[in-house]
Amino acid sequence: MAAVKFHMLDITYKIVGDGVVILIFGKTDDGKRICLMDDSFEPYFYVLPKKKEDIEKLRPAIESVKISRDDYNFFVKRTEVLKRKLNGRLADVIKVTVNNPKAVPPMREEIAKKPGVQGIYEADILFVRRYLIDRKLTPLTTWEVEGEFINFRSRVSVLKAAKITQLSDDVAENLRVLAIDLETYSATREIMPTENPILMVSFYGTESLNNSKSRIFRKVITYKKFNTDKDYIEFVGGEAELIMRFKEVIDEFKPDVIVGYNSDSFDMPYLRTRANKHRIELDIGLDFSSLRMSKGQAEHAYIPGIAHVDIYRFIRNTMPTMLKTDTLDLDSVARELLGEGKAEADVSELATTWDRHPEKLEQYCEYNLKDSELAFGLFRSLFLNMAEMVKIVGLSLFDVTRMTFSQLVEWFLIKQTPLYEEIVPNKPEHADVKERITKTYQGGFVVEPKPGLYDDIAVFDFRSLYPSIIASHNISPSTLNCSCCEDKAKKVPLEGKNYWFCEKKKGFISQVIEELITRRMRISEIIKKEKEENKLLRARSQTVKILANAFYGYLGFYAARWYSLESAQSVTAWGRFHINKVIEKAQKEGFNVLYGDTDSVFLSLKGRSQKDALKFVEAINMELPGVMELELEEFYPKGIFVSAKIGEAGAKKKYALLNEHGAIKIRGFEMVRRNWSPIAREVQENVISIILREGDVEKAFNYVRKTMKELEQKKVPVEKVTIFTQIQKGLDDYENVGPHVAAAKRMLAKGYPMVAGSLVRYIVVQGKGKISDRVKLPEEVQEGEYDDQYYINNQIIPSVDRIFEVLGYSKEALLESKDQSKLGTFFK
DNA sequence: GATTGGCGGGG
DNA sequence: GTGTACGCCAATC
Repeated sequence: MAAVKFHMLDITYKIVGDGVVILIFGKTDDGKRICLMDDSFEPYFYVLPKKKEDIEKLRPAIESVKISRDDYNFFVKRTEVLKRKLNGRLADVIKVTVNNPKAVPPMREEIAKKPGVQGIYEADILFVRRYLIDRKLTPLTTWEVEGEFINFRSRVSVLKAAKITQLSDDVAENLRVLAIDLETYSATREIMPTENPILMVSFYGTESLNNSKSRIFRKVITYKKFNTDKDYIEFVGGEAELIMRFKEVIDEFKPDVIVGYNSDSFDMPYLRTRANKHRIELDIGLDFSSLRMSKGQAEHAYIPGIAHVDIYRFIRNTMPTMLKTDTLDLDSVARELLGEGKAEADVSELATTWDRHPEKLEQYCEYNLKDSELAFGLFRSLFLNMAEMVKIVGLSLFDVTRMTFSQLVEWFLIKQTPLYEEIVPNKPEHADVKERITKTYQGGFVVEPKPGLYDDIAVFDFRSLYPSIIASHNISPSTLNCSCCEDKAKKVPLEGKNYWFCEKKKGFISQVIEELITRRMRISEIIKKEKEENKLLRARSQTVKILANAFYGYLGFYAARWYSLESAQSVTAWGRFHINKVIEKAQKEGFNVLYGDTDSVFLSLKGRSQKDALKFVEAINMELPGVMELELEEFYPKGIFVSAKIGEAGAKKKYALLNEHGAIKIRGFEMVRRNWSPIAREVQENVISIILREGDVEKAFNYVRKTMKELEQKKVPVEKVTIFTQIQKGLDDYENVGPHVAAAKRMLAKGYPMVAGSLVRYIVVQGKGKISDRVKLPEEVQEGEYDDQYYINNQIIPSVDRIFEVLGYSKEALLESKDQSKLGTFFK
């Protein structure tokens, strides 16, 4: 018998004969990669009978179900009767254990048809997740494993586990992490993996993540020869050889984690497409299986045995509100989190350089390597946060880094259910989702932004508002309007509704969130006591807080298993009650409340110091009950507020703030993106910058006026009015012919292949009729051949009109200003 | 006014 | 893989 300390990195399963084995890949405390094999876990689900008396009739009927499908024999191994809680009520349920995870969906259908069956539960809990939850095993942390090494096809030794126990909370220290990045041939902005080869691949990694002295591994593989003294550049014979070397490097480096930036939807699928083209198997999985692309709405690239982390996905899912940057491209994110951006190189010139000036390729190799280095850096700087999320939610690094907040909350709740003997509610039926999606309810309290340009703004955040409300008012689907407290319970301050929550028994959700809150309080206590900064505890505290904050949104999320409109309504009702108190106090203190939304308040300091603002927060916090806390987010020397929907109630936030370091934080202006013309993007960026950095509204106005005039005089180059859009499906599948579809049809007529993913470039030209009747391709237009009025009215004006509107210039003013003679009246 | 379709990241 | 992405916005119907 061997006994090892083990850290899990990935988990999967394999069908063996009529049964199933769990395969757990990871590494031992002394750095060896191994695989645990566990054949002692079986798939199961629950059947809820209509009547308790039906149970003994139902059991034999269920036990006799047998299904044969795709060479598999599916059968029921046994049934048991258990007591479980469903929506707060105790019920007798039948636990049905089957032989194969793939048996569950057909079994579910078959058994649901039987008379006496009320419902089937937990038949959609993925097998490996079920394993981790039931065995109380946490990925990445330290397990103790006893067993014997066996022969089993795998790149690493396989230990047949006789006993696995959770030993401690300590995360693996010595991870081998390898970041990768591709550069590909692309003469246009279009990305076409079937047409264009990979030109380079870079690697940046370490043999031990926590050891700063550990050797750094750097490599760029490419296949066009040029003179260089960079020893990390390796030349191969062509693309096929590049892919073969890619596989070898992975095999030799033996990474525990592979990192990329947007690698789920770019690098990995690109590699796979190119490998297919060369008939190369991308069998880098530790069980010798291939890179697997799973396709839902979002693609995931899964490598059995290795934790592939797409760091962009993690950031996008869990961090955008915490970041100052509004765009999540690698350069912006790395600048903010690592303090350095991408290397200098014009990637749109790579294809030309490759074809005509290979001697200049070295800078592209440096650029390529830098991208890997940044992805690696982001992984290193966020690993604590990811690991904490893994520890709380209890699923693999791969899963956790790809989940949205609603999914994280849901799986966190699912993990708690065995402790409370709760049954996991089913996902809503399609019809329920459709109905729920239409339901709206009153949200947070909003003080309409007072549009304008302001100096010295202090922003306060009420971050723990909703979690503390859920805990202290016992808000849960199961405690809503209980029969035991109807007369005595405190009523939710919500006009027209008579809601209350049980004051005798804790609800599942409120109890779970209360434990999260107290856990965070304990962590905060320790942090306060310790003199030195404890990064681990800070990450833990932050992660708990983020998760707790997501509970409210989850309760009102249409696809949630524990959806409860009434609960969500009650949370916001109590929230409005509390924020109103803060606003009243701020006004009493003499601050100018510029804007408030749900859990945040923007105060203008004019005439008062930052110290006064800090004192104000302190005073508020003294009076707040329990865990509730108001925090200072940041001071901003300058900011502009725009109401997105002028005159309407519930205006959405739209503002740009300049912080003390000169960085601009923009919220709500993100509409000007790819499918807008470059000229519109450029104008919006420059206008915001001139107004905030130079404080010169007139200059910004003149700049826009000048640009519109240039448009009218046809001086703007065609590429700046060319709109890029991607075709998402076959042209015949479009019901509506939008401008991009019209352009695509023109391209098709000219013999360009137009499939899902094809990029369309078009220019709107003058003429009559719908916009889609007036699109032309870049090759069809002369310089200056564009509809200046379209670009002025549909591109330039919408990108800046709100900004000018709040500064006293109406849309009409912008338009009229084209007439020189009237200009004088706008500047007094 | 309601519905449809594209966007993000990546070269 | 016992599978669930999301929220915003313009153009068209």
